Amino acid sequence: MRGRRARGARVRRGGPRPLTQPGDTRAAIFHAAAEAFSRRGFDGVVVDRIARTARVNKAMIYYHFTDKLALYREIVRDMLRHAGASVSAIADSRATPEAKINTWIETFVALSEERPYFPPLMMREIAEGAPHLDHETLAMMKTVLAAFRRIITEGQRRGVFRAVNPILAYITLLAPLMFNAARERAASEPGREDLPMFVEVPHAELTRHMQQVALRMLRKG
Amino acid sequence: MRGRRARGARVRRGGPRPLTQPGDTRAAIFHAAAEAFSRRGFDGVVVDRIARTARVNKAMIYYHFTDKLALYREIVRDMLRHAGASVSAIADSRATPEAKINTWIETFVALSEERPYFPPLMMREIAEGAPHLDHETLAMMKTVLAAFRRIITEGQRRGVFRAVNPILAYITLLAPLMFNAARERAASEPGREDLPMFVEVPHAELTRHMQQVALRMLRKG
DNA sequence: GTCTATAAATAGATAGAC
DNA sequence: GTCTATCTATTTATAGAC
Repeated sequence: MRGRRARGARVRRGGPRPLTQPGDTRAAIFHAAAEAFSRRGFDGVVVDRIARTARVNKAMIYYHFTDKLALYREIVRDMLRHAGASVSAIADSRATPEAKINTWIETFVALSEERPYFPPLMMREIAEGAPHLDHETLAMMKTVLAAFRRIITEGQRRGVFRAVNPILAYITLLAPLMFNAARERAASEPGREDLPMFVEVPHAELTRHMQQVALRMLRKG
Repeated sequence: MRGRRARGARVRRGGPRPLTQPGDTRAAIFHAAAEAFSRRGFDGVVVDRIARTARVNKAMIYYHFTDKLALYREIVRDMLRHAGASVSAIADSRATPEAKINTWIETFVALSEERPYFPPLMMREIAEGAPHLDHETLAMMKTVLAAFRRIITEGQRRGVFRAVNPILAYITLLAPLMFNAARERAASEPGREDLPMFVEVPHAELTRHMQQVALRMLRKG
């Protein structure tokens, strides 16, 4: 705290500025943009509004992120980096395949709590065939799927999982988790509270449910 | 055929017009708009482009549908009317709860084939809290969910389904089905063919998989 | 019902001072 | 790094002739 204060307190001639520390502007833009893109989609967001929400001058967005699309991609990449690392660690751990699936689900829920803006954003991106993502970002998506696939294949090789299409298994678990995270965010919008489609479900209950679904789907018999 | 030709062939002074039959313009707009909204989202679509795709004058869109938002809502309502009728018929039929679930899944796949533009569109709408839907349309969503719920409740009352949160059960089946339909459409976009996330799965395989998941999720034991 | 032309508003992006 | 002012293109929507 002392250190940040010291940097921020550096006074320039001309008056008592700035109110923010170095790096804060960039972070504020990132956060405001992630929220906005999550709620309205790439085309639904106007750059002016990101600036206002972040309490930052619009020109700073272009200074820090080149343009709207680059900003959007930076947000997706940040999340995929994070998710890729977590999921790979699970796949490559020493746990049993069943335990890995359980942890995979818990990790998804935890990541969604850390970055609640991400599930709706990714859902939309997939719904439209990822038109805003570049090759590098798509490669990161591949990594995440590949890690899941390793878990399924391992379980099948060991004879504890039955034969399922790994892509279908992936979708069967990923889609409801994303869907629910998106629903939950949507529930916070005004006028949505009383709609059954948008009622909230406790995360512990969601996690338990999806773990049951997963193992019932995968286990033999 | 004769009748349509006769109407369309009615000649106005001034030249050999029109090339289209009454009602065709409206239908062309509807179809082009559904496709466009599905692929790019409400904000991602420009009205000019709908007109060009439909080979219709832009002003006709405003003549036939008031404005962009009303056009969008008309598309969603058309689908929900359709889905609501189908799902209610299943729920109120004489089949066993298990058979109803199986039929529910088959029906979803069939409806997605009839109106492939719908799943991505609805996915996005839910992801952002249905900001483009009015009260009436949201009520139609409620009807669809309520019908599903009746099936689950009936199964539980008869002792063949275990205790599950109906909303979670709904999401667990609906989300992967929507997700897959969306994926499939996205797969047809250029540059997406080789991505594992966008590989196609035959509908029969999808149906069978989801039916297994459903019954494994719902059955006791 | 259909067309052309255009109004009116809004969007993304940048120049240039500080 | 930050700000003001503004440019340019696009976008929704309509007026009015036919």
